[in-house]
Amino acid sequence: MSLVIYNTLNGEKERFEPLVPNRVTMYVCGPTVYNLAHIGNARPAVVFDTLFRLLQTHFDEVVYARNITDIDDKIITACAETGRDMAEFTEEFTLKYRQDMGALGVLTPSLEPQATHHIAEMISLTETLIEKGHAYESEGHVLFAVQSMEDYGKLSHRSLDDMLAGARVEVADYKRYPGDFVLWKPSSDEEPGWDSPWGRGRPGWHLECSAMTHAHLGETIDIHGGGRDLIFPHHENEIAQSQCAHGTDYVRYWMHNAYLDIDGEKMSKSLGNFRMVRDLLGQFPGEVLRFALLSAHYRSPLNFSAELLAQARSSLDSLYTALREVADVEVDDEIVLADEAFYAALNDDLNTPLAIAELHALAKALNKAEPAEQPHLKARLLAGADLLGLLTSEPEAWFQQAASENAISAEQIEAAIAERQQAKADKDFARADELRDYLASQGVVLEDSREGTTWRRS
RNA sequence: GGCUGGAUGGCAGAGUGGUUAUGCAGCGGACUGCAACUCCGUGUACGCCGGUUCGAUUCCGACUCCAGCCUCCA
Repeated sequence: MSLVIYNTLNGEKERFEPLVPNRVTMYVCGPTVYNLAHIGNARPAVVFDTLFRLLQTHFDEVVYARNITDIDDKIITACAETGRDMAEFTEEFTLKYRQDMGALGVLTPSLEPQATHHIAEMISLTETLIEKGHAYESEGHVLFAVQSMEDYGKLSHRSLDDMLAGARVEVADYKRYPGDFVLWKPSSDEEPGWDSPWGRGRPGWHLECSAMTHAHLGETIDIHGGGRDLIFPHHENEIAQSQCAHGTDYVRYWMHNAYLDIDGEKMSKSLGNFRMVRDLLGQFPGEVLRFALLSAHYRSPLNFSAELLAQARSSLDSLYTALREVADVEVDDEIVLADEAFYAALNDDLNTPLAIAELHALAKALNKAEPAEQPHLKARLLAGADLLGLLTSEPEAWFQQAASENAISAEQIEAAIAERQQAKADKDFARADELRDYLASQGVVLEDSREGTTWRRS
């Protein structure tokens, strides 16, 4: 089965074939580490993590780089305001980013290059662009001359005229042409900087990705991903830098995820509705957040709301319920790959909502299955879920995880259940119901079966 | 204004030129001491107006509305 990917470059789904057989290179724009990750930052991380997992089922070698932007004006501003050391500051948020993504089941990428470790490559790239006539120095800045590039704008489908027509910012006077963008800019004595042929300064935002991609993955990479908003100018400018410097195609497949809204509104500072992953993790298991993020196709907008999370939780509960029933069943070792319909869904441009529907179909089949079929179905369900990074807990642990620290303890629950069993045996159903209602008020749901009573937190 | 992409049942969200998406919620039934879980059943959804067609939610065109981008925001 082949993988099909929607390529932003031409707006079409294309069959994916790596440039080098059996070896895939993928680069995704990671975080600028000046704050905690919000749920919007988590979407590309989860989406491309899922793609990373899928690619590994197709190809022997998948090199996935997700960068850390640890030099940026927002970082400089934050450090100036708080008086903190930049290296220490960015390290803290890099660490917290990794922790948050880990809690969402995001695998560690093959590489996590940091911008500040690649300053030399960035300077070298800039020199090359000047030599080839694509960049010029002006008042301590080095700028990329977009007019020097034939097909500038090909990713965002706009011409230079289009861009200028819509320009709504003052044009800096050191630019020869309004559309030119900064490769290197000067730093004041208070600002962090590195010595360069153009004086002490720091790189422009777009430069780092081109430099790090080249350093780690080569001149032409297979897949480059990120949020839609990065198409212009960031990715457009990456193309300009890399293509003009190396004379080769930069990226073969461009992939962009859509934004998510919060309760129907854009997440923005003015609305004050930023939802930090770290805060959400205090209220929901990471898997619920991941499920919610995967419940819509990555190219569709997703409305992130309390109801979405509640539905994600309920859906996961039903999948885990199916697994709990067969907790003692040994899986069929011969099943290493997911169900065909499930796999087909993922291979069609990462159709995760359809894949999740197949998961539900497998769970339903498992609920109805004869014992002889259970090992097979359980294996297929788990194999599929694994590709999505879901159903990673033991079912019993999933249902018993406490939402908060002051929740009723497992021991107290077990004691109440034991007392209820006795009451039931004595036909004292009033007392039995009283105990069940009490547990319900503590967020604990009881489920009686022939084998006894199990419980879960709701 | 320019460039992209959307508009599907109470909610979320796939997909298709004619036949069930799926999940959550709801309703009816089986099961249960009663529930919960599970299973079975249950919804005349495809923005608006034209066109093509035997037939369009699905193709084409106009319209309305929504979102993103237009120099550093995932």
